[in-house]
Amino acid sequence: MPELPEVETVRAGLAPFLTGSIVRNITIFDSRSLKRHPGGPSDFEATLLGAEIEGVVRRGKFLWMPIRPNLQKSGEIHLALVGHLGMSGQMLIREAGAPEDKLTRIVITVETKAGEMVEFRFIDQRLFGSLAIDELVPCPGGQRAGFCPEVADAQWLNLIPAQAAHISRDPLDEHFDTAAVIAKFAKKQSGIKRVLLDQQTLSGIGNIYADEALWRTKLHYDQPAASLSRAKKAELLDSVKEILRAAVAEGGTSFDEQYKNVNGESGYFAVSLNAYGMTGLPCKRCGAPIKRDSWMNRGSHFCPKCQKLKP
DNA sequence: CAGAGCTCCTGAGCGC
DNA sequence: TGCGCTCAGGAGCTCT
Repeated sequence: MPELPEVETVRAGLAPFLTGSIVRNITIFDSRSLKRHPGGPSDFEATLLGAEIEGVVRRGKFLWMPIRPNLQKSGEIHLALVGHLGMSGQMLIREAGAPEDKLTRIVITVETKAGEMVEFRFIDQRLFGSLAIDELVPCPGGQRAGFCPEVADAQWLNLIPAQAAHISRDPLDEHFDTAAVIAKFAKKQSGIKRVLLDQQTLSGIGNIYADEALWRTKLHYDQPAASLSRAKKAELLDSVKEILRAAVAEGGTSFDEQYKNVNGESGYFAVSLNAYGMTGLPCKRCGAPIKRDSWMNRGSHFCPKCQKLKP
């Protein structure tokens, strides 16, 4: 799926259209994309229709949009439209009535703050992604729950959807606690790649950026996290931050047709990859051919010479 | 309770 | 042209 840089590219693309917009129409082509919405399609429509979207927030790979429903009941809890792209999700902004996109599962037509009618389209081949409406709950610490630079001050900035509340802060979060994550690494006997992919340890990293960060830090994917020196753990987190920042700046990685920004365009980070998808090509550091191991039902790309498993 | 493995699901691309 | 196989960037659940 889209990982942090791709989701952030989507978030930044959605925000200007959706912030302050009003939901005018909802079309559900495939209700399986609402599997994480407990009330089902009819409840989803009833809650969202006429609601104001207050902002677009991201933590890790989760996106949410706090909403003010049309029919606000007194004392009602604050709700948000929560989205996850899974492995193949896209969120596009199209002019109302634009030609349909393949595999569109849900279309939410909104009237923007500027009075323009646009369609927010949720597209998903494999149906691992989803949209849902969920309750917002207080974020521990009373700090901003996620990234939303467009909104300076709002009560919901410190709230997080219940279904995303277990997700740790991501490495680009202003409140990301590097020392705490290093301490978590020290307690993990699992291979470091598995730990990097665990969204409860730190969030936002998927298969591509895990492979890239491990290549940069010269670590084997199966090296137990706890076996790394403190300095190596810190170096790895530095690599992760640098790679994620660089990828955000490039608009994310488009490895195939699955990831697109809100205009349906590809990102440019793919040209910067050193390990992922480079199987058989020479390592840019030492020249040895990059290897791909089958690992956890997916691929792990690494340089067998630079990234050796240490005893 | 930490850790390993499985599973949900569909479509694109490739080789024969 | 068509069939069958392989592949895919996630995350939650279940069992040990």
